Amino acid sequence: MNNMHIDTIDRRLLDQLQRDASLTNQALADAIGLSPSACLKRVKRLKQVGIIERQVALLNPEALGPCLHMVVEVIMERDHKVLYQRFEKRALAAAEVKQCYKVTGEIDFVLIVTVPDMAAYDRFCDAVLYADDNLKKFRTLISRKRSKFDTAEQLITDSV
Amino acid sequence: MNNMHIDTIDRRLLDQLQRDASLTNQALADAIGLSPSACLKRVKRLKQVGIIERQVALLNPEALGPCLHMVVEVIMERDHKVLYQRFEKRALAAAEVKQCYKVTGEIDFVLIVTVPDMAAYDRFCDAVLYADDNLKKFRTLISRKRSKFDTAEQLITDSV
DNA sequence: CGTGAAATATGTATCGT
DNA sequence: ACGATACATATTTCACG
Repeated sequence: MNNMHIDTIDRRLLDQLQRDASLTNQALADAIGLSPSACLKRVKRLKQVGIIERQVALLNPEALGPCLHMVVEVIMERDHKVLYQRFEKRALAAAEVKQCYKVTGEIDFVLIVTVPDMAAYDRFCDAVLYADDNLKKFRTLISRKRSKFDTAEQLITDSV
Repeated sequence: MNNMHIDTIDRRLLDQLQRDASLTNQALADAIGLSPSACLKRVKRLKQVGIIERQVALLNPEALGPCLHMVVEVIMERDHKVLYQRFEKRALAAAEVKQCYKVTGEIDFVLIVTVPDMAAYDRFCDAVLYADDNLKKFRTLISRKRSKFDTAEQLITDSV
């Protein structure tokens, strides 16, 4: 599913699509300077090989009601793989957890958690954090403002 | 740009679109149980009022080459608004910074940074972090694995 | 909100480079 | 191997009920 050529045209397509995927195939072809059929073939290929994972609508969180972002740092008690996996599984299953990073150093996991209010965060802590008896400590950094949220990956400008 | 009615049908549309925006309007209308024209009208309205911010393709970072995620915690020296803004501006302008949270407590900013390798991270530190003379300290948590990355917002199941 | 018809877009086959 | 053209199918979009 890997090992495929991505040329400059592919890069330009990907760059466009990860910024704005609402373009029609024709408009995209036009922007890149390709015929619609060639453009479509490339986009389909990029989807098929998994370089384009999916296409989503990004919503304005604040337009949907109150919304708090938390950065949660988690330290586990014992470094046992099974216990890590147990925690990770629970975290991943929680709808409030938007992102989960397994990190090196003193901290073991960093979670990005979204809740409507503090009461909901409290319930989340009970259900996910306090529920794990191998969790030693956690620290919550409350976001006053999420000033950047960019889903676009960096596309290397060119390669030989 | 706010203050509009979002009914159950809108919620179902949003829920669908933030999971998969590759559906045609017809397929979406079908899934929700609406006529294509009514469906299109709603989606257009949701875009216009800014609830749907944009539509993007999510790429598989690893299919595009090496990719490291870092969680960077930043502590500022002095709590001056102008100095905060100066740092924030530089951070937001950096392509490596994918997310920026201004948080409460000991830490002032949390950044989610993406780079292809350690050398690139080093350059990023020079260009953004060490470049700010009001930055007191920063700590880098290196992600061994990003095990969740979900862009979908929680849609309250129902409201009166 | 639904229907139906005109305007657009997509997807495939085929040819040319 | 890749892109262009053309044509058949499917979708979007709008006026109207």
